[in-house]
This record gives sequence, structure tokens and C-alpha cells, in this order.
Amino acid sequence: MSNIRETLEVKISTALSSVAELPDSKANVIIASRSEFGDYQANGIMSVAKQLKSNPRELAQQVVEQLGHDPLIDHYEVAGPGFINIHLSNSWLEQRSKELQNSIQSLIPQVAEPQTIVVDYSSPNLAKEMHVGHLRGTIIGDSLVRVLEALGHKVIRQNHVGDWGTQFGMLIAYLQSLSTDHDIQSTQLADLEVFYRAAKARFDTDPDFAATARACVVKLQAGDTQILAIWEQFIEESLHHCGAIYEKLNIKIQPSDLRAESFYNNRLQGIIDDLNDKNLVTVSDGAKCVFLDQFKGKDGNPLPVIVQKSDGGFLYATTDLAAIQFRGVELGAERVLYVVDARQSLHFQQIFAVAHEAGFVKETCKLEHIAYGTMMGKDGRPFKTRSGDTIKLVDLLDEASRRAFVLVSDKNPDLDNALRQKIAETVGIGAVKYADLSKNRTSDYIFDWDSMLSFEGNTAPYLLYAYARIKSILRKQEDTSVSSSNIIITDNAERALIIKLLQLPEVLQSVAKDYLPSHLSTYLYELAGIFMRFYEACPILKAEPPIKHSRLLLAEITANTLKEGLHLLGLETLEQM
RNA sequence: GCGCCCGUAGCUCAACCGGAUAGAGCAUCGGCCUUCUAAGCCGAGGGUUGCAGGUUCAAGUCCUGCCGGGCGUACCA
Repeated sequence: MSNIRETLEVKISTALSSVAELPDSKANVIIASRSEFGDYQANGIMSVAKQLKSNPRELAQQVVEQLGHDPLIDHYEVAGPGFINIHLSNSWLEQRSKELQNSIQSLIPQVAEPQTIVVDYSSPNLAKEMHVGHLRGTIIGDSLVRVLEALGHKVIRQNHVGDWGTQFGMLIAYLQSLSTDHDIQSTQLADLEVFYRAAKARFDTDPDFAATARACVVKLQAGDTQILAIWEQFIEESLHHCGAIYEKLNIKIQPSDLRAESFYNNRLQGIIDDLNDKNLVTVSDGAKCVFLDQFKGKDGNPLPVIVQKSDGGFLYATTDLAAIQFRGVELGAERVLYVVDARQSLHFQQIFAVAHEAGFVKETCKLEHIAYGTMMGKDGRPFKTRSGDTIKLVDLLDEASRRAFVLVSDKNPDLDNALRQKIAETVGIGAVKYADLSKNRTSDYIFDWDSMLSFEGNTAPYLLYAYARIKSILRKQEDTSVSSSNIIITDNAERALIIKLLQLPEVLQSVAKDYLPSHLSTYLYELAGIFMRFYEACPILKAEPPIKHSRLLLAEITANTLKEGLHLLGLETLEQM
């Protein structure tokens, strides 16, 4: 029994179905909306009463009688127009929470049927350095992966980096034009953003260079060994940049998770052939297209999914189709999640539809676009530098650590420099990640240094502080007999804390169901708040045993839960701040 | 034009898929440190949930129509 809400839902639904003589009646149990309504409430009685044309309060009363005694429940209450308010039993809470003393693993529910889930996230374009546009997908994707894995799914990460296409011709030609010396080339690539801009400028102003660049693309696609070698060098350098970012961000994606666009090159023609065989291809204006009825363009004209350009070139839709097939067939995906910017939603609707139409994956394989909004500056416009350039991710992360260092030094100047630096890094990076994860991913998100690095409100610093504070208390306890003691509820603050702790499973299931890490961050923020209230109301070290021991256990379980929750979001904790 | 997303306190965001009096934080104002980290806690003010209808015992949530915003919409990704 790991999920209280679900347990109650089953119990009360069964009783309701039996009393109402309507199978599959739903009790619709949720956490009580106000504390005076108990711990949980059942909302489903009224709609069933409506169907039965009976009095909802009387029906609720009958359901309560049918439920009888239960160790989990202290008492039920019929309230309002026909709610059942549910009050959990203190002794059950005490017993259940004691089971968490050695490990909180039982708060992480395991799925009954583990699935193979492919998650496509981060996926930067290697032509440029990672910029702020890659931040959300990388962070959100990483957290979802952690949660899905924790629940027992087999998760396969796929970093679908862009390593192919016309701009690489330009970059290769530019690199070649500078020097053929390998070391000098490496130096030139140290700042990819600058390099890209210089190449682009030359491309736009120098016709001869532009011609060379186009020739490079052709040679690259034809497999010219010399050009390929330069391309590989470029990719290697660019991946090195990405790796540095992932390390700073503490992202779990590995080099082995890389499956670059070029990986699919030799499968693209096969995709076209397959579509052809299934009579899905129409040639329109020289381009090979798939037209599906559900997609209409301007003036109601059919909207194509172009899979091969009129010049014979393939597009990202073709690559994505090849990737879907690979994931479904060779990786055995039962679900494929694309953690990608919301602006690409039409693209994904189209290729998902084409993939299913063409039978590239089984009918049962679920393809889902986990869309997220655009990152905005404080002015509500897309987040850019003052001069209008995109902001490099590495610069943003360095600034986060720098700002955090100033704050940490201000709050705790006595700590030695190296320790402050370490704290600043964890706080700074944590702040950037948490600010994003704590908001609903679907809406646009306003990036604001001051609010994310604030130590007040729903922020990483607040949560990390709460954790460090608990650890500080635990370090001060010398009594070793704690583990054998019981948890005893003597105050409402203790009770509220226990209930909150036991609600972690419900939250994790909700994160996995809706792909919303923000549900977890909200939970952690509330947990920290409830702990702080407990901390204010209930002295721990100054209490006498066995209450002292009980409170120490609660503090320890809370710390472990915060740590685990933050870990699932991708945040590291600090023992000291 | 059509499609998708969005509109909640001055600002940033919630609201567990239709439930009881719409909640937090910031900012503003007022309390609490000889007491486990005050990076904290407690309290106050602040709302016609863009507008108008509809469905329902019950609507921020579902349906319709407006208004306002963002994004997308045939050979970029």
C-alpha cells in the first residue's frame, strides 16, 4: 500500500458501487481542499446520487456504513451537499511512517507493467554552441527520464543531435580556409558561436567562398574522405562543448545516448521507398509529399508532409520518420517521448500520423510530443543579450554560479573559499534548473535571475537551505538509540508532516502521467514549508525521549525525501550552506 | 484565412482533469531571534479567473461566440 489516495479511491468506489448497485461508480477521492474537511475527501457521491435520483447525503451515509472499520481511517464524515470527509488514523500514520526510517524506497511506487520508453531530449544542433534555447528541453527531459526510471520503466535516452545539413558545408569550408593545421583548427573552434558567425558572414559576402561551401556539402554527402575527416573533427569538438554543458548541468545523458541525425542517412531512401510501396507518396511541384486528410493548409488546401525535396534532398521530416522506425523496431519502444519546443507541434502531429499510417511502428506504440514553451527575458520578449544575440548556455551557467557565489559569500563569509565555491555552483545551477522545473512546462517561461536566486519562495535556495538545516540538526544528535524508537504524534505539525511525506507516491505518479516535473517541485516546496512549521512548533533536540527520538526520525525521513525528490528533478543537495 | 497554445492578485505562478470560502511566492504593511542555521516563521491588505452566453446539484476547469496575445502554416531544423 503505497498510495493513500488510490487505496481510498478503491475502497470507497467499491462501497459506493455496492450501495448504489451501479458497477464502476467512482468515489473521486482527492486530498481535502481545506484542512477542516479532513485529510482526503470523496467527491463522487453526488453525481451517483443524481443518476439514482436519490438524496446525496443519505447515499453518502450509506456508503460510510458500508465501509465499516478500517485501520487506516479514524473516522468519516458526511458533509456539505454529499461529500465524505476522510480523517486518517493517527496510529496508522505513526506505524506507516516508522517503516520509512531506514529507507524511503517504499514511497517510490513501482509500475505494474514496466515499459520501454524512448525519450528524445536535449538534441542540440552541433553547428553552433548550445544556447539558452536548449536549456528547457535538456532540464525537463532529464527530470522526466529520472522519474520514469525510478518508477521502474526501461528508459532509453536519445540525444538526436543535428550533425548534418547545409550549414556544415559552410563550416567545413571556413575551417579549411583558415588552416590545415589540426591544432590551429582546434583553437579556432574553441568558441563555436564566434566561429559560426564568422563563417556565416563570409558566406553571405564572399561568392567564391559560398560556392566552395556548397561544393563541400556535395562532397560531404558523397563521402569524400578528406571532407569527412574535417567534419568528424568538427563534430567531435562540438560534442566536447556539449559534454561540458551536461557536466555543469548534471544531466544524465551520456555519449552512448547519442544518436545523431547522420546515423539515419543510409535509411532515408528506405523510408521513401516504404512510403511509395504503401501508395502514400504524391509528387507535388517536384517534391515527394505525403498528404493526409486531417491536415489542411491555407484556404483549405491539403497540407503536405514533404519527405524529399525537388532536388532529391531529404528533410528533417524524413530523418524523424527514420528515427521513429528505428526506435519502434530496433529499440523496441512502447512509447516514444519527444521533449521538444511547442513550436514544432504541427511537425510532430504530422510525422506521428505518417508513421502510424505507414506502419513504421506498431499501432500500440505511443508517440508523444512533450511540448514546452519559449524562454523569455524579463521584458517578456525572447531571451537574448542586449545586442540581440542568443545567449550561450555556458555563459548563462557561469553567471549563475557567479551570482550565487556573491550571495553565499554575503550570507556566510566565514566559510572557506573553496567550500563557498562548491556551494555556489550547486546553488546557482540548481536555481537555474529549479526555476524552470517549478513552472508548468507548457507555458512560456520568464527567466529572471533575481527571483530564481532568491532565498524566499519556491526556489532552489529555499529547498537546499531547508535540507541543510535538517542535516545540521541531525549532526548534533548524539543519541544512537533513535532507530529503535517509534514515531509519536503529539502535535498537529507532526501529523501534517507525516501525511505530506506519505503523499510522495501520488505526486510521482502524477509527474509521470502528465509529464510535469512542476508537480514534484510544488510538492517539495510544500514539504519544506510544512517541515519549517514543524521545526518552529516542535523543539527537536530539546525534547525528551521518546518524543525527541520521534522528531529526529521525522527530520531524517524528511531530509531523505527532500534529497530524493530533488535528485529526481536533477538537483544536488548540500550538507551545509 | 486556417490550426495549435494561452488570458487567474500590481508581478511570477498554483489550483491533483467538474467540487465546499480560487491558493502560494515576490512586492507593500505589521509581529517573532539570551532558544536546534532569521537563507526562517506568523499575520494583514490585495480577485466579477479577458467578455458574453450555455450545460450542470456544482464551472477558473466542459461547450459556443466574441476580444486580446503568442506560435505555426510546401521544399530550414
